[in-house]
Amino acid sequence: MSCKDEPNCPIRFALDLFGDKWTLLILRDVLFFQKKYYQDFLDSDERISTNILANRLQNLEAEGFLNKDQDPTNKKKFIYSPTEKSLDLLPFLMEMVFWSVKYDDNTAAPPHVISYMKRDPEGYIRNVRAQFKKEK
Amino acid sequence: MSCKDEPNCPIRFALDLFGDKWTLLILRDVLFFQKKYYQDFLDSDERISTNILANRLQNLEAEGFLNKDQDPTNKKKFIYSPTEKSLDLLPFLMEMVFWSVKYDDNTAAPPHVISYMKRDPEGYIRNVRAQFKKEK
DNA sequence: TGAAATTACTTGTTTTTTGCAAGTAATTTA
DNA sequence: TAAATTACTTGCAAAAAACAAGTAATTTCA
Repeated sequence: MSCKDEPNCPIRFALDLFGDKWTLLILRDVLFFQKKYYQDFLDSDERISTNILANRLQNLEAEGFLNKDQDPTNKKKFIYSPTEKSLDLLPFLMEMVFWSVKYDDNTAAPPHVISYMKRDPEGYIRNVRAQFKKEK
Repeated sequence: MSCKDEPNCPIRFALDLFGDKWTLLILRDVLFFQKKYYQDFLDSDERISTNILANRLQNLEAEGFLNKDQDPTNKKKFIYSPTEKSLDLLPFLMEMVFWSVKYDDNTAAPPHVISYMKRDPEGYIRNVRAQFKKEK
């Protein structure tokens, strides 16, 4: 067609990539809870359906949020790990957490983690990133 | 029922409130584009359906994100304005914007606004808040 | 070694949510 | 006072999600 690529509103751009019910929960599991395997994601409290999970993992890989590598110790398992693109979501996810902690009187977020995140956000991020460096 | 209120994961808590396709776009319109009227939201580029808009506005009011007041100059118009709860989403939304600007080569975000947000995030937020103070 | 279990999915089918097209009732404007 | 505006509601079709099974390739264990 014509070369008419309308510029994107940044909020909309982000929502198009992870603004559905499940995608951000998967990224949360990868970034905050070190989940790696298909079964790990299925076991999350939110009980995602297996077909939806398969679809979201495919999208996340296709959009460059996740790497998918064969587990060296088991030929039928795959390790999902975050790319730079999803690690860069950490500041955004942390602000989301701060907001929720403020407005949810029944939050599950451990206070010491929250105060660490607030006191030294860059240190917290460096720490998360370090975990994924090691595995490479 | 029983008193078993499971504590909430903060990411999930937030997603339950505004993790659908439309809610955050409405809040964006309120917070960044000063939209106030039903028709303003309908006119957004994303073309939300009128029934979905009505539903989301109701939810947002019910959950304490928006105030709904009659327009003093027109009995059939209502002014939607952000509460503290949605103004507090600004840091989170700004991080979302920063991420999108980094990963979208065709972003519509004006560079001078982005650099202002980055240089002086608190000043930017104070500025947005001031707009809504005046109207009270 | 071979049967059972595990793992990462796929394939239907039902249910829920969304999108679209109209319609309505209370103003307000001309 | 008739036409237009405004903020919705209603009904139906289409899309997406949830649920229940099934499958094929390992891997584990007796």
